Formats: sequence, structure tokens, C-alpha cells
Amino acid sequence: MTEDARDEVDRLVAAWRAERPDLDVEPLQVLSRVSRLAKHLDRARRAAFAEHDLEPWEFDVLTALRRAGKPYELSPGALLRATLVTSGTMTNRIDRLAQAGLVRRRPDPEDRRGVLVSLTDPGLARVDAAFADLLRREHELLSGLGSDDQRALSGLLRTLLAPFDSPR
Amino acid sequence: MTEDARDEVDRLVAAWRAERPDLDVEPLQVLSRVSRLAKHLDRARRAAFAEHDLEPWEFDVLTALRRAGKPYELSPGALLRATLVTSGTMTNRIDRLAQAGLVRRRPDPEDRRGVLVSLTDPGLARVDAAFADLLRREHELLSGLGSDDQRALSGLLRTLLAPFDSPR
DNA sequence: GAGAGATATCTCGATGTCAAGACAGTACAC
DNA sequence: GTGTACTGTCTTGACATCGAGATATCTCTC
Repeated sequence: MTEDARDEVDRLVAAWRAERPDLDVEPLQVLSRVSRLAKHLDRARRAAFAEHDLEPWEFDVLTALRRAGKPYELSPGALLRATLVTSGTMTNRIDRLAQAGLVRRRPDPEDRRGVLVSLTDPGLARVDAAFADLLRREHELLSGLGSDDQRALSGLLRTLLAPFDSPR
Repeated sequence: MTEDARDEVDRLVAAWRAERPDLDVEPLQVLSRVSRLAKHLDRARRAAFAEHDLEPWEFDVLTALRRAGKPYELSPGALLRATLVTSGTMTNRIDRLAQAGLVRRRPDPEDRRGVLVSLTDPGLARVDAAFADLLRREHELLSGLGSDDQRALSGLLRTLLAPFDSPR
């Protein structure tokens, strides 16, 4: 029934049970772990990118362009949908990346409201190096789980994520 | 071999496989989902708290105090460890919560460097209302998973989290 | 082909966070 | 007891983000 506290969330849940035995705090077992893990991942990513002189936000934009394939070009709108930030933020990000010489902006020839953002050669090199490094580190973070467990985990997470991604 | 794209991460992984077939991008199946889910959860939480006139950061501090039990009092240092923010951020948060009348600061009688922060009565009422509401919504978010799946998921997440929480 | 509404991007002000460092007080060894 | 290292909190300045609104362009209906 009562498990040992193995991580911070176990302690957190135990504390809630003591204080509010009337509430069902089971959801925290999953969702608090997701939030806390994401916070730790952010920090790990920040450390990984520091070696390549990239901020996490820079990496996010550059990888979206990299994934698009040649000619590594997307609209700001597509980029903000890929990165879950607001339009003001994306404008700002593109400005700074362009200033750093990692991306380039040009008017969309097919839509005069629009703009197209593409990777420069230095941008491509940087993102490829940082991505390889990130994968190496993430592989390590997951070394505590066998591949069956990893598959199970990603499947469960997909179920939770689906209602956010698909609907609408 | 090839699965249908069921969420954004499936699409993301498929795009990477097409662009960089030389890399093992499996870690993204787990870790990108964790990050994206956390981002969506943040938004959901923000919406839930808005009804109680609380920001997520306010909620985080107030719940840490609430969990501590009577007299709902902790040092800033304990609070920042509980919330994973830096000391400057915590000072700022406490200032604003005190100004809003939700917490109170007093000198630590046992350590003259120290300070103790405690919930006021309005603070206690607000956090209890918001927490009950949050649990209701989180329960709903998890309704796609049976209780066995939830247990499996929290177990797997605990394994990933443990190295961050326990080791020194 | 004119008008209404939708879309794409950018601007601007407010805000929360972090990192680094300042400062006061404590603990421990000698 | 004195000196040194450590701890707990706060200050400051830089910065990334958001939200709301502005502008220009496109699309669709009539």
C-alpha cells in the first residue's frame, strides 16, 4: 500500500495524503512527474547546447527548419506552430537568429503578406552538430529503461498527448 | 514498421528519419513527448487557476506551504528547492504574494540570517479551492488511461526522474 | 469586382525568470 | 575565541516570453 518515497513526487504525494486525505491525488503521480521531468530536461538541454553556443530556443527554431528538408525553409507561422510559442516571440527569435547569421529572411513570392525563413550554411552546421550531441545525451538519460519500457512509455504518453495535438 | 502519425511527435520523428536516416532518434519518442506534454499542461493549469485569480507561479508557492501542514510555514530556501527556481526568483515571488496578502514573512527566531514564510487565511482558502479544481481537471486529462496504465506510466516516469531527484 | 472576414506578420509594453554577486550571519577547526 | 568557509536571503541588470493590437494582404461570397 504505502511505497517508499523514491523520488520527489512520491514525497509530494505522501505529504498531500497526510494533509488532505479527502482528496484523490493520484493524478499527480503522472502529471507532476511530467512537469518536473520536463524542467530537468530543459536544464540538461541547456547544458548540452552550451558547447555549441546555442540557446534552447535557438535550437528549437533551427531544428524545425532542419527537419523540413531542403531548402530548409519555412514560414514564421509554420515555425510558431512547430515550437508552441506566440507570434511575437517568433518574430523576435527570427530577428536574433538572422542577426547571428544562422537564418535568412525573404519575402514569400506567392503571398505578399508572408515571409520565408531558411537556414544559412553556418546554421545548418550548428544545428546538425548540436542535434547529434543532444541525441547522445538523451540516449544516456534513457539508459535506465529497456527498449520495451521505452516503447511502452512513449505509447502511454502519446495517448495523453493526442487530444492536444489532433483535435482542432 | 512504419506507424501512422498519431500525434505531433510521430510526425516529428518521421521527418527526422527522412532527413537523417543515419541517426537513432528513438529517444525523441519519449523525451519530446514529455516536453510537449508539459507545455500543454502549463497552459491547462493556467486556465484552471485563472478562475481563482492565481498565476501558476503563485499556486506553486502556495501549495508548497499548504503541503507543509500547520502552521503552513517554510523558509525561502525550502520553497525554492520545492519549486525548482532560483533564489532571486523566489524573493520576487514572496514579495508579490505578501503584497497580495496571501503569505506573510517573519524573521526566523532561530537563525538571524533566515526568514519564515507562512500562508495567511486568505492564502489558505485560495490554494485549497484552486487545488481541488486542478485535481478535477487533471483527473479528466487522464481519463484516456485506465488505472493500470496510469500506474505503469507513473512507474516508468519515476525511473527517469530518480537520477535527478535523489543523487545529491 | 466590392466588401467582409480571415490570415500572416510585426510592434510594443508588461512581466517573470535567471545569473552573478553582495551581505549578514553561522559553524567548525584550531 | 578567531579565522575561514559556508549558508540563507536579497539586489540588480539582462533577457525571453506573452498578449493585445496594428497593418497589409488574401479569399470567398454575392
